[in-house]
Amino acid sequence: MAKVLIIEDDDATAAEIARALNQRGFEPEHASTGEDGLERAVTGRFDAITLDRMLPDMDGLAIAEALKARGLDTPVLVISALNDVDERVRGLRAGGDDYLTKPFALEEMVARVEVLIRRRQSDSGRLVLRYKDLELDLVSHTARRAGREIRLFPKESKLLEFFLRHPEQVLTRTLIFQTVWGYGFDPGTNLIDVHIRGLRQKLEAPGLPTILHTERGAGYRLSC
Amino acid sequence: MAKVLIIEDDDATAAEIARALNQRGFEPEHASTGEDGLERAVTGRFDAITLDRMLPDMDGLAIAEALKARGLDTPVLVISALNDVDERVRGLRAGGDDYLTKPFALEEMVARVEVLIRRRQSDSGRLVLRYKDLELDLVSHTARRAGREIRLFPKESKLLEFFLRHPEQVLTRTLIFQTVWGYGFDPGTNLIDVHIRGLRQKLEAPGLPTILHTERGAGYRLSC
DNA sequence: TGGCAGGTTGACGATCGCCTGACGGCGCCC
DNA sequence: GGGCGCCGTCAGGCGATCGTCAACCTGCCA
Repeated sequence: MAKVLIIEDDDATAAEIARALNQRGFEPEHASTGEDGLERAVTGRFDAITLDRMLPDMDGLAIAEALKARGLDTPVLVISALNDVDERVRGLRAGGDDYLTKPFALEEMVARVEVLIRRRQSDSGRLVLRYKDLELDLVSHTARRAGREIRLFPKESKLLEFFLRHPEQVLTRTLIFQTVWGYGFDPGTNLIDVHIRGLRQKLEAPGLPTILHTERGAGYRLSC
Repeated sequence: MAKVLIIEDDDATAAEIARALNQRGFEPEHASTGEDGLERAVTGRFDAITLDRMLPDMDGLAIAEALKARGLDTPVLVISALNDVDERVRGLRAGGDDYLTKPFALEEMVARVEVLIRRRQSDSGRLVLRYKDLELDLVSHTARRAGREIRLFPKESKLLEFFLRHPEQVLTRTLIFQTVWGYGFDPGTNLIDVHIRGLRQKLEAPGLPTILHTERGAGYRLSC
């Protein structure tokens, strides 16, 4: 059952949204202030968020930005009374995944939430990830590079999975820790370094270009 | 550079869309029939597709459905003159990832395409600051000026970040020290000067205007 | 035109972040 | 209960990055 967080200060509107989502089988939850919403979005593992643009305590877009900045990729549907093209563009650029203007039809809102969730699930439901000459089978923990089959440990597989889902992007240690290990970064350990090394030893081979790059002071990056 | 397929029978509309996408750095390609569009979408490795709902040879939604049925997960922006809620819901349920109604503002169209691509690459954690032709990615410590990519040291990145957050403003050494180094100004050192020099060497290039200015006796300023 | 204050430059040593190899612990399977 | 596979920790080493210094340049003022 997919969980949806509704960040909306008007209780009547929130109740309507919640009811519509409920009818289509979602599990809605309501936060009535921006602060509460942000807090819960970070801790609560939601599948999607509907976000009112105008909140009494903070700007909705600031919430969207804060979420993206923390590496959360929960999709956000921004709901707003502001209907200018400029406003809509701003909303989307700020990190919103979709933008709907008030007044809106509940059914369209639900359809858009469904799209956001569908897209993410289809993305994460894939069992084989690919990048250039590298591929990874998430079930068997087997990678393949330039035709050669490579057996990975579960942790290595999870780590490589994260890189393959964010190719050509610098991933910070903090982010890696949160995603692969599930807790915050402990600067007193070199856990990540060691596992990176493991991966490198298995993935790199003479004649092939380096694929796991160190970005000194920033993190690691999968590319080329 | 991200490739976008435009499936649209009206050449004038297609040209407008293509131009707008081009301006934002996308690589648009145009298919003027449904059949051609489907064919190219399957073979062409696009990052996103804009799809006209009404095509002479087939229904746009049939294309969206066909794509999803074949396991293609290229995101689709459905563009249509039909503005009913029911139509919009149908468009989204059929496999569209977003729905835009004609007439539409080009800028909003581009913003929505950007969202679709951003989401798929899910480069969610990216934080980018911009000023004129200069931009800085705070995560990867990478700057870009006039298209050229520039790798920065962490300290350089932090310093440039400060300037980008206060553009066209004179920043005193004291202020810079407090923000970038986190402690009070030590007049016995020329630390800042040295790092400014580093930044200048990387950011300035023959033919481009100077962007980091010395304000003698006052500090430094980012402008023009 | 010479002195001075402030800014720029290049060189160099210190420091920090990252890599590496080895080791001990834990859980699972035989 | 012993062996093995996988994981996390640690200490040593190395090179990239940073901070310091001294010499040099530049613009302003007398």
